[in-house]
Amino acid sequence: MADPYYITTAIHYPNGKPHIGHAYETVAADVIARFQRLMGRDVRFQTGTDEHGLKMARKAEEQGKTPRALADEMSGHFRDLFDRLNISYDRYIRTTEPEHHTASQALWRAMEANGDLYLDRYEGWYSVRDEAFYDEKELIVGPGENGAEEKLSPQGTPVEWTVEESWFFRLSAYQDRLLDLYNSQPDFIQPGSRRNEVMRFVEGGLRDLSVSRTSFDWGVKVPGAEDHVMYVWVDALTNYISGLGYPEEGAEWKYWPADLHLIGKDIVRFHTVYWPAFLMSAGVALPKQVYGHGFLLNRGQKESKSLGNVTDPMVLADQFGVDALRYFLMREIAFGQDGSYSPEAIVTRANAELANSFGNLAQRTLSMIAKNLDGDLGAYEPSGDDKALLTTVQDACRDGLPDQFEKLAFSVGIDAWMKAVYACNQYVDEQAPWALKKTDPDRMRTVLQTLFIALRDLAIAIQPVIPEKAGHLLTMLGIAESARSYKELADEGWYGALIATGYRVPKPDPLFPRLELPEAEEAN
RNA sequence: CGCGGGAUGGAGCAGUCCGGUAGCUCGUCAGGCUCAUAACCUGAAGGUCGUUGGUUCAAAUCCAACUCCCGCAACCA
Repeated sequence: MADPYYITTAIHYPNGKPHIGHAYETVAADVIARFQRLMGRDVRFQTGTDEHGLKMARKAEEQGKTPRALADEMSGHFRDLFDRLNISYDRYIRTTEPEHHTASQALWRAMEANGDLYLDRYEGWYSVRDEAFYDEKELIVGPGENGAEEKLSPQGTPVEWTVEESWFFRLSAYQDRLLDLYNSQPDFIQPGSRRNEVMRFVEGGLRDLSVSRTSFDWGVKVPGAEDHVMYVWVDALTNYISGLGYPEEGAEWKYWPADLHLIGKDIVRFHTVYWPAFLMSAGVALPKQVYGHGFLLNRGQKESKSLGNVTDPMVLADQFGVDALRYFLMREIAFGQDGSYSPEAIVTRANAELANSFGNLAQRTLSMIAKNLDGDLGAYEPSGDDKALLTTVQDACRDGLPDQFEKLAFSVGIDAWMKAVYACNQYVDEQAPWALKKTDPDRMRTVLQTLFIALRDLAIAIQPVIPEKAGHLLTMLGIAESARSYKELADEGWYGALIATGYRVPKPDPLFPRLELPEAEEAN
């Protein structure tokens, strides 16, 4: 049986519609999931929505809805987006599912049984916006919302003195074990800059964590203390195992521990401090890696409603096409770092690389085959130049791209692939099959065959990033859906088998039509 | 002393961990080709890698100090 591979995104908080950042993270996770499937792994890919918490309850109240109705509506927007973006999730989890509540309570009981939960009173300055308590000494004084001087959180949000009964998790007891974890598994937190941040935080000492609330009831009830609901992060993090059927160790439990939690850089602490501590306490194995990716900036600025520069990813997909958008996101930005995007950047990148270089390579090759060979390829007897090109292409497709994707260095991997595309266009020019047509038709045939073979490898390799277009090209090339995995790249016999079937290459249609900048963007 | 990210040819970036002819895309200029999606290929111009000092035979890369820019209320990956 294939080796299991479990990848998750963060579950998204649906108190607003999805934005470009949600699309970015989920596309990246999908590329990884598709990549691992092509590598032969038995992949489980989970995403979903995190629907509890005070902010959801408040938002629903504002809109005169029940939290449940708001959650249903918003979660639907996320799901629609992911379906539109061709996200190949195996499980779309919602924390409002009864099974998730059961799982969260089971994890809670396991932590309680281990002696890590205790009831106490919490008194302190609480910021509703931050959903966090602060020490007196952390507070700053500044102009509040009505302009008067008042106590504010370090983030400048209003605070109120709150006394609340709360359950606490004995996080302080886990400091040494967490540091041991980071030291013994240097890859647990990636990239390295995030790891340093977390280690410094943990080395500074950990305080017990307040893990329940009594001030509202939109959440998972604490077992045995029904007037408490769990702190949203306790329940949210549990999604990664509740989606596999925890606490039952059924058929899907083979996927745990997760190979990768892909998350944004802002929530690294929750995933690398709290989550492993909860799991240690409950006696559940730890995930293998947490990767905190960077943020997408709109022309270098963070997107925000107040700046009015929020982009609906659905609109981008409609304007530029899903595959062009996916390609841009993975190609333009060094994964792990922040990156910038704009309509011009998407159009430029997609036109230069997908339309002009790759798409046009396929178009010129296949139309010459259709026109000059009547689509009939014939047996292949390559010369030195041909073999050299194929070696270049194979190196990129078998090693260059996969090696980098394995390290989540998507832009570097795509760059290696792109170099092979350039090599093919260069080869076309040098060989000039249109001239050979008159002088040496046999040689022309060999050149076109070589390009055909190269196209097949290029299309297989790039599938994770542009699944729809790569699939369409492979279909034009006559490659069966069952013969598109990465291991097929090493199969030397496929070409002979294909021509034995008498396959004829059809007259092609352009894979990536050139994109135009939408009118609205040209105006500014 | 709050935290973090960044400063590399006109623009956007990689390279910095593990020092050794400064690389990519776009843009500009010149040439080639005409199969192909006004696409493709070749060549050229253009950078003292933020500043200063240090280590070294050698620094974009290591060390120290400094300057400037950007995030860190809310929505929010």
